[in-house]
Amino acid sequence: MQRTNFGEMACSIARTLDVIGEPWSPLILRDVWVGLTRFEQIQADLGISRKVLTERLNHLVGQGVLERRPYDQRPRHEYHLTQKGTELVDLLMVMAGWGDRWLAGEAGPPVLYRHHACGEISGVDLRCAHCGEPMHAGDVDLLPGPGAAV
Amino acid sequence: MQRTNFGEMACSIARTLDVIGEPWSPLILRDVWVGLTRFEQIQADLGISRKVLTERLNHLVGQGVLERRPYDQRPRHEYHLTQKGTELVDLLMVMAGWGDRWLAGEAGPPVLYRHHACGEISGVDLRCAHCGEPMHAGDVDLLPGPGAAV
DNA sequence: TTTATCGAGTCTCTTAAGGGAACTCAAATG
DNA sequence: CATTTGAGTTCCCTTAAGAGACTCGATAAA
Repeated sequence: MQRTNFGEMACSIARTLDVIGEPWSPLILRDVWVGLTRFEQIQADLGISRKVLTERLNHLVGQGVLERRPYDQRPRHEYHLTQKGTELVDLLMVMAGWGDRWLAGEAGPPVLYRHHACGEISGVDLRCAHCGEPMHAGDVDLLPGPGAAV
Repeated sequence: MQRTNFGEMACSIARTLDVIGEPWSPLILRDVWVGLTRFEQIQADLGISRKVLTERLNHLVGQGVLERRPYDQRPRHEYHLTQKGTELVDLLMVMAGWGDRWLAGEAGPPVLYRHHACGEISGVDLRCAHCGEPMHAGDVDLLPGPGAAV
């Protein structure tokens, strides 16, 4: 469990970790992304403690990453990705790609992604938003930005 | 703190989280990536407990993401990214991009990335490895792969 | 009207990990 | 021989995770 708050750091990675860095959270987002939107569904799929799931869902809603939508006439709701949350799925796709490459073993990837645009089974590649060329660790220089710590 | 092991799940996201899902780990990788390679440097930069840092570093070395390289004639070493670890930096860059977009506030991004190939300050975009078009949450269908659970 | 059902939490207790800070180790330096 | 140094290790306390029983409120069934 993490008791230190990263949100104060002048670092977007740390701030992002404050939103999604708790280990269950990415898996909760994955479940919502694939259509498991109700508390019991997520709880059953992940085998997570009900108390912890409640806490994580409250946190993700509080961060604006998930939203509650009522269904049924009883006080019941489902959880859905907001725009903010949908953009976090990029992270899940990169995790999946790295996991497929380094951790899948002989069995191969558990999930395949078919890209709508080309109809092919494919994975994500990180490209420069400006020129479209590959953009990985060794392709960039880091510079202080306007939001850097002083 | 996490007591459940995700490595058993037939899911590359869960397996990746078993490697890097503990909240301090991405920040440790970030520090090593930017050149803070020694125990004391990382400890001072992150303000992390020495015990926890030791545990995390051992875990990351055990997972083949970091490696120890001796320096000095004393029994001292630095931590460096392996190829496996270098490819994990993709994750940090996507986290940074999302954090810049949603969490930087008026101050703006704390760190800028200058892409070597085009010389511009830019960010990463997720593109299909096959056709090069954008590939985000809404652009893919998920299918069971060879490594899917039965 | 009363009872039962249901999904989504809440509560209690136990166990495990995080965090602080002092301490230890081993190899060099003075 | 004593000191310094960087990298852990140990101890103790606090906090959170996890298990599972329980509660709640609104509907459905009897």
